[in-house]
Amino acid sequence: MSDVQSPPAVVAVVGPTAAGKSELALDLAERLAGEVVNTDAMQLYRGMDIGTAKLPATERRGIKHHLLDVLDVQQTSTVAEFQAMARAVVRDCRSRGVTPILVGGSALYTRAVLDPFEFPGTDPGLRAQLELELAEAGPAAMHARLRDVDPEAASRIAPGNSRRVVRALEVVTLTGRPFAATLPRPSYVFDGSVQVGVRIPRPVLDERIERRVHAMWAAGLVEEVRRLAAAGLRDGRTANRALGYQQVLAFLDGDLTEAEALTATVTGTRRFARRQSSWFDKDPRVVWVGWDDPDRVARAVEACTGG
RNA sequence: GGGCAGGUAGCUCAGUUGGUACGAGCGUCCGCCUGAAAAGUGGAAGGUCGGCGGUUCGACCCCGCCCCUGCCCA
Repeated sequence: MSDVQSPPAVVAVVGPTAAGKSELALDLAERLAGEVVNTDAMQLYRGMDIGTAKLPATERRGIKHHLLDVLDVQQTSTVAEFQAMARAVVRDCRSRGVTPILVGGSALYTRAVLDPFEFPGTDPGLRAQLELELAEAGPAAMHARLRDVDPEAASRIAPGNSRRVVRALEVVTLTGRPFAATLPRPSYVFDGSVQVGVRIPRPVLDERIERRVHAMWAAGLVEEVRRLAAAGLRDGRTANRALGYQQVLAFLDGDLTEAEALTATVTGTRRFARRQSSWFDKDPRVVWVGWDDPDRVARAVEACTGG
C-alpha cells in the first residue's frame, strides 16, 4: 500500500478492443478508490454510444467517469488537446487523493498522457497551405521537399504517407527544428504510473469482436449513425472515421449494402485490434493479466499497489 | 434431356493468337506510427490456372469426356 503522503498511482488499463478493459477498470476503481478517465479517442464524442461500446451510465457502478461526451461530432479531436485535458484530470484526481484509472483503446492517446510526449504545435493556415500543395504537386514532390529540409525525418517516413510528410513539413517550418528530434523517452511523467494490460488469445478476441459488432447492429447502431449524420457527423474530420460509423455512413450513402457494412466493421475492428496490440505488446512496462483469469483483479491490484 | 455462360491466390475477378502466372482489389501475416490515431502507412506469404485423357518439342490457354455453378429451352 502507498503511504499517506505519496500521491496515488496513475493506472492505465490497456489492451485491444473488446478484451474487457472497461470491466477491469471498474474493478480497479472500486479496489483503489479511483475514478475512471477515458483515453479513447472516439468515446470523447457525444452521441457516439453504441458503436464505441461506451459504458452506459447505469453500468458505471456509481464511479465517476471523466472525458466521456466532451466533443460534438463535427469537432476534430487531436492528441495534443487531449493530452492537456487528460493530464489536467489526472492532476485533479491526485490532488483529491483519488487514483485516476485510464482506460481506452487509443494507444497514442494513452501514451501521450503517460509519457513525455511534446507536440510541437500546429498552424491551421500553414497546414491548409501544405495540403493544397500536396494536392497540386503530389506525394513524391512533398517527400522530396522534406528530404531537403529534414533528411532524417524523410528517411523515416514512407513517401506514400502524405499525412505524416505534411505534418513533418509543418513542424519543421514552424519550429525550425527537425521533426524526428522530438521523439519521447519511454518514461512516465507521473510518479507511480502503472500499465495493466488485458491479454486475450487472438481467436477468442476475433470471436468476441464479431459478436460485439452484431450486438451493436441489434442495439441500433444504424439508427444512431443516422441521427448523428443529421447532426453533422459527415462534417468532422475525426468522428466519421470511427469503426462502425464510417461503414454505416457508407451504407447510408449507398456505397455499401448493410451486410457489407457489417462485415467491413468486423474486419476493420479486427485489424484495429492488431494495430493496438502492436503498441502495447512492445511496451515492456505493461503488466499483463489474463482476460479470463479468475484472479486478474487481484493481480492487477497487486501490480498497482507496488507488489 | 438439350443449349449458353462460367470454373485462375482464402474471397471477387483480370490475363496469355499455346512457350516458365505481370496479376489486381479485399482478406491474412509482419512492421512503422508525436496536433485526423477506431486515422495514416511500408512489406510479406498465398495459385498442380475444376478433374482425367489426348494433340504438341511444349497446354492454364487446342480437342474429347467427366464433375461443379448459374441462366435458358424442353
